[in-house]
Amino acid sequence: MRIYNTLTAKKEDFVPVKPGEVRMYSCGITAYDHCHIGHARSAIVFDVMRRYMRYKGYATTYIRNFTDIDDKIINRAHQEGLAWDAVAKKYIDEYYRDMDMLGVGRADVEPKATEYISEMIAIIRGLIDKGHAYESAGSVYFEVGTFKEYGRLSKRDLEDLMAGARIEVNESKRNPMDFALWKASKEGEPAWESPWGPGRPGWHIECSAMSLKHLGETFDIHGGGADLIFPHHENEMAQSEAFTGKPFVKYWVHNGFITVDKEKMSKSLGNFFTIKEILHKFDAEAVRYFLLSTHYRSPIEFSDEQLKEAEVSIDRYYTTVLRIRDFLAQDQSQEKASIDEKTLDTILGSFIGSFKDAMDDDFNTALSIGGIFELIRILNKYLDGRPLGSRSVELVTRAQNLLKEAGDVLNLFTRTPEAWYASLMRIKQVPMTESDILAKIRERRQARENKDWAAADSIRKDLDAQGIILEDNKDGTAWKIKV
RNA sequence: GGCGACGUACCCAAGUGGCUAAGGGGGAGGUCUGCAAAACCUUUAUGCAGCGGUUCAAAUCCGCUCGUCGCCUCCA
Repeated sequence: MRIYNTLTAKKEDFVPVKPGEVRMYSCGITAYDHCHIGHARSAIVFDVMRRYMRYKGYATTYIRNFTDIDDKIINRAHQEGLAWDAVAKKYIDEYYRDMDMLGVGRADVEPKATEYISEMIAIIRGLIDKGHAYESAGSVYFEVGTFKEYGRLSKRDLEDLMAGARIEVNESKRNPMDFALWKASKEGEPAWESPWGPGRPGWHIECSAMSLKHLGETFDIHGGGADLIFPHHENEMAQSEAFTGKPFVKYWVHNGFITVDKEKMSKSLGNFFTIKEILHKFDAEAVRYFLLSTHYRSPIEFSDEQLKEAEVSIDRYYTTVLRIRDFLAQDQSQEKASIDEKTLDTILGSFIGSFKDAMDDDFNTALSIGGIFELIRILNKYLDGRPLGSRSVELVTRAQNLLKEAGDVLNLFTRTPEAWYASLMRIKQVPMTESDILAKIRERRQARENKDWAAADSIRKDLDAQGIILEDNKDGTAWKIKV
């Protein structure tokens, strides 16, 4: 298995610190606003990595934190007229609502910064003792000049950083690049007691404290969005390694951005879409599919057209699921071979190997999805040959199981076709109930039996205008939602 | 200014030295169908931004040029 490591800027063979175990940490959200689709990408990407590690048989421990105290939360609390912790709770609840919809599983531990104040203080104290940090006016700063590796992760030279520093002048820092481990609180701000007086933790220290507690001094994978490389992860690495004297993380993994009109989606540009807005227009599985249909490190251009294509693809999948089900429900007492048995048998034999090859190569979900649709095409072709009997049942059942195995890792295609169509019906706001539709189908069947094609076609056309598509087959007429 | 990434068909997108350049969408033609839809088949890149170079062999490695974007400030 190979993983691209930001630290070395190369794909490397994955060798866990402890054989058979994977310990991973990803930076979650700062709980001060609704999540946008970029947060969804990060969450989904790491969710799939975790699922795949489990699938590969690793004992996997996955930590994803919440930053529940921070300047932005305090500001938001003022705006909304709420207590800071009420703001954090509100947006953490919203986060879970969004992520549950998107099929993102819970991490094994989901620590909140404010629950680890004493651990953070212990690390800060240790950094002062080792000469890597200093107290100034009630705050404590990490002195980047004392850590010779500073800049290694983000490939930056400390001199260049200082030269181009756009950071506001802060008299209490020895060097403009020094960053806060502990911030003195102003009057009226939330504060915790510390050896340096009342204050609150700096942003970076929480991840060091929580990962150290739950994953130990050195762990396997640390991830987040590419915008966290600098300064967040650079600082995290500096303070953690300065404190423990050991390597902090073996593989740093970062996902690419979502763009709108080629520009990074971000709060400051205001070109972002919240998850809720998008789920109002598109099915959650389509959103997940869309995000996994491009490699996690590449940028993805967000657009309604792309989401629509994702819906069409998923619809193709569930249409095939229905075909499989209809096939298996047939009387199979006669044996009839399909023309393309050999092709199907061959791909059934290679499918899981190809799936693993794709995922082993830096979690290439786009390629693995390609493999799924290749199998779908060959299976459809096989079913077009109208096979019957035990041999064909065996082959089709195998295909069904393999598709499920791959889909479970991606957490895609796990619903029933009925659930898919019900969701589409809701999202497309189809103004008819299922019984309305079935009544129309009965009416049309009568017309067809009378060979009144004009009447039959008129009913079909009316339904189409409502977003319902009819498909006549041997056993009757099926309906589905137009995507 | 410093550092980095990307540029593959009409669109999205995989492929980072060697079988005929995955997969999806769209277009065209066909099979099936009362007609459709779905499904399937054929077709849509002798070529991977451009120009050089390395190599028996390059989309893939190197150099330059052009273009797009990101990080250097909170940011997934």
